Amino acid sequence: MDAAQRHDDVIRIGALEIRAADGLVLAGGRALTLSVREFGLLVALARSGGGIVRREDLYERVWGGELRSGDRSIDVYIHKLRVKLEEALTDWRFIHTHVGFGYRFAPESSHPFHNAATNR
Amino acid sequence: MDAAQRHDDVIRIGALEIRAADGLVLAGGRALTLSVREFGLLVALARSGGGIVRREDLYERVWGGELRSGDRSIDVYIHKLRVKLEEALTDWRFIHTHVGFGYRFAPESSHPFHNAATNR
DNA sequence: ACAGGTCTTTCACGACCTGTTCACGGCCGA
DNA sequence: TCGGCCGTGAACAGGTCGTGAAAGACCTGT
Repeated sequence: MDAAQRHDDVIRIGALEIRAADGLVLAGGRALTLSVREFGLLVALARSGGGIVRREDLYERVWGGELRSGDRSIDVYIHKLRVKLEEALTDWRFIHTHVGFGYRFAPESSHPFHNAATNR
Repeated sequence: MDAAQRHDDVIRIGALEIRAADGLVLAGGRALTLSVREFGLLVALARSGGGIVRREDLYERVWGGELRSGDRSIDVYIHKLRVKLEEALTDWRFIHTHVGFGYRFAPESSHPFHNAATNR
């Protein structure tokens, strides 16, 4: 049960390892320090299989309830997450903005070269 | 049976050796003097495989029963454990706080360098 | 039973962390 | 150029945690 649950709840994306059950995120083996919102946002994004997640959906999954118009919480926490991911894994970008659509989570090298090999 | 149990109950993490069955903790070969609560807390943390342990779970495992809201016992004993571990093994930090999640047990050098090699 | 010490719990205060909101500015399409 | 959308820094209130000390509970030898 322990092994099975652990297996289900561990997400690996690039050099990221997310243990959803433990509230733990490892970046290159080192533990990240995330707040509850940051962690929830990361999990919601990472679970979306590289697709675009609409802001309304993100809000419902992480915050719960409906996203009120004018609420910028998501933007703020996307920013905080980006900062922490970037300082942990320099020259990798994970969160990509699709204006008018939402956010997409996928590892992409800051170096334009050799992306195809490492991305998926 | 003796050998098997001994094998199960000896935990080594960094320079720490915890003999759960004996109630003994060695730090760099030297024995620590821990109280019952301190020892229980240390064992509960050390057995969690580097994951984050929620305060509710810690309380149940060490104290038994439910953690009442407002009970600060855990905080106090985390502090006492930290003090004893630190005075035994200077420049190593074992207990890490994850605000809103709980505590994580893992050896990390106070020196930011050369961690990756020793952490796991 | 008594005295002294240790262990545990509780309290109080302050520092730090979090989540939310505001404000300003850049970018881009209509 | 205007307005919508987003990035980003900062301020604010409330919550969480670290820490020293006081107050009980417990244990041990005499």
